[in-house]
Amino acid sequence: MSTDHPTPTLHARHDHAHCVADALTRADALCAQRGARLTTLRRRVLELVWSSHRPRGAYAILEDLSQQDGKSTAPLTVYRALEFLVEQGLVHRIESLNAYVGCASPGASHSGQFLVCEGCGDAAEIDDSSIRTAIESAAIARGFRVQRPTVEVRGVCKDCQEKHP
Amino acid sequence: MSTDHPTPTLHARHDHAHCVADALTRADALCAQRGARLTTLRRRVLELVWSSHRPRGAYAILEDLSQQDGKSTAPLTVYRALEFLVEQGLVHRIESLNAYVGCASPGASHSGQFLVCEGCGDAAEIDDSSIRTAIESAAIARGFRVQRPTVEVRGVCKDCQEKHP
DNA sequence: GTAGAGATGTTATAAAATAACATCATGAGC
DNA sequence: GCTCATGATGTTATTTTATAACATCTCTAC
Ligand SMILES: [Zn+2]
Ligand SMILES: [Zn+2]
Ligand SMILES: [Zn+2]
Ligand SMILES: [Zn+2]
Repeated sequence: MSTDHPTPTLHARHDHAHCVADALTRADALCAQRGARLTTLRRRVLELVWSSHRPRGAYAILEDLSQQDGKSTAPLTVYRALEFLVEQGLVHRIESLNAYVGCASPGASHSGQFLVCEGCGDAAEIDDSSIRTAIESAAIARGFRVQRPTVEVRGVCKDCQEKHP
Repeated sequence: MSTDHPTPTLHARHDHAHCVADALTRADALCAQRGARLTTLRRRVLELVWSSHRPRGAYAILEDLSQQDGKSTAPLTVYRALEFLVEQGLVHRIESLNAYVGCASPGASHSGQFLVCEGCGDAAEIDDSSIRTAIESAAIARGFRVQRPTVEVRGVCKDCQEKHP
């Protein structure tokens, strides 16, 4: 029995509840420290983004939210919460998927580099200084001032390679 | 007098007609060589994508097309042409803009790296081996098999920096 | 408590992309 | 030339993603 995207396999079998709890705790701390308001709604959206390591679309989150509450929510509600979360660096938008994923290390410097698996759908965030440096150098060489580098690498993760050799 | 995105400034003042002619010639040659059918429609869409160095949205191209012909064209027509052009490596899709831009060196190896200027909107395609290598190494280190790296760097180009210092 | 700012609700609409099916054009083989 | 298979385009409808405009609520500072 298998579906297209079975279970998250970022690191095969891990305590994901811990990922979520940890993310929420750090978010609480960061926002408190910054005086940013992590409201109930925003916190809930953050939790839903973190429901797996697969980037989720705004409308998927919307559905979750509506389902949980019974009452239906408007898209804008979700988009606004996501906007806040992205601004605070708690969530990243994966441009090539029109989807959002929890940030692995909020607070730290962020260039946003992702390995996105075509098999399981997981997006692993990395922060590779060689990539950052290489991009910066290439830009400087052309007189280009970097503001926001986007790196999204499609491919197949280790686990998925082993499953389909 | 100035608009948001005045004229392409990829390399300030250049013979852009030459860029276009060149791109079309190379496209003709490549497709002939591959037995791919660069039909009138596809060729026209390619020309419209090349109308500047700014990535253009599918619907913008659609408008151009409809306007030129008088008769209105369906979105799908444009999307199908773009799909073909992307498959042939003649055009790149800029994920973070939902837009398309002509490829600077079709036929050659393609990792698709872009410096996208927030000022003039131009997207300069680069093919930097350090970036390619850094991504590949980072992926390998994690057992990840790279299929399609996406690099889209937002920032400000040289010309735009000089204009707004 | 009252104002003001920021957050959320509500309704409508825009922008981007695809699905399903019909028709047309092209080129290989006869 | 004609026929047929394949691929390209036309047509209509729909889905998915994102934003605009304006009303209401809520928290906080004073
Ligand atoms: Zn986890
Ligand atoms: Zn995988
Ligand atoms: Zn040019
Ligand atoms: Zn510029």
